[in-house]
Amino acid sequence: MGAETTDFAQALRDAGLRVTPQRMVLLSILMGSADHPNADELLARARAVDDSVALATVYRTLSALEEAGLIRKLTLENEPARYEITPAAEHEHIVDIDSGEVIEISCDEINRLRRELLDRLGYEIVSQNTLIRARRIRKPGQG
Amino acid sequence: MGAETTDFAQALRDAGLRVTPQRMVLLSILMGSADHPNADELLARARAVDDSVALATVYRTLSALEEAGLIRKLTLENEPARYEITPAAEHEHIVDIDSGEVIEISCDEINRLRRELLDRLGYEIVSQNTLIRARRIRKPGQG
DNA sequence: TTTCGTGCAAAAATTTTGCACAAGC
DNA sequence: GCTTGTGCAAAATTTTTGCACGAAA
Repeated sequence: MGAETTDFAQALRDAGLRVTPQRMVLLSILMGSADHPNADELLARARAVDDSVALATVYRTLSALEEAGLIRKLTLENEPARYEITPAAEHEHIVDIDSGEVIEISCDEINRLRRELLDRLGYEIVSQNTLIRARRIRKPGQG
Repeated sequence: MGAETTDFAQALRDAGLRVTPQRMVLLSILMGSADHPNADELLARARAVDDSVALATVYRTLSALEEAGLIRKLTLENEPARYEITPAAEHEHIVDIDSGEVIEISCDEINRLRRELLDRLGYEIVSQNTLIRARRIRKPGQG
């Protein structure tokens, strides 16, 4: 069995980035987070591990990781940007407008349709971000 | 023939908003714009008509129009928010990553799939914003 | 005439940057 | 040793807000 899932140093090297404690910490936090933390939250979580991390470093690291394709920036509405590990498959983000909770859904059919549509227009998709503002009307799978 | 398309005063009244020259100007600019202007651009275009309009008024008017459902805020990446008249049908925004140009496409099939998917999860869609970052690979409809 | 909108300037919030020092390779 | 990253503080950018005055209903 490989050690890929936790070899942050190797992931950084593979991305052509220098390995620093700050980058290791931030990358590990992002990989271990089920939610989509923003810069402030990442700073707090990083400082729980290494007290000296600065907010400027968080922003610079996020830019570097994003440019390397390791993470994705989520620009939601009326709130600071959030970040997630680059997903294996494109997916949609649903924001529950009452609770603020963000959940993800993946739909191959939508992804395929979108790719075909763009292709017909002469475009190749680089990345995609769908933000759905929705309201819970009942428990799933019922009614 | 009706005057609906240019009766900005009535549109404001219908939305429960007071009719002011500033709101009339901003609403008319948004209705007449093929692009998706941001607050700064709206200020410039509004001032070409009425020199006294302030940026604070632009922001406050945009909030009011958005809350009334007349316009939609587009939160793209790494740039100030843009605004558009609330579209009749949900659509996707494609940002050409080389030119920065924003174009729109509408796909009933995707809208339907998305609605069904959310419904199955117990959600009702309030609004939706898809941002596709894409690169032109050829002229449309060829290849 | 009462309520709400506007302009101005100041403030808030998020993100970026200059600089000196430290650390990676 | 050369190059790049980091912390700090200051700055830049976008958006919001307090206040006094003016306009809408």
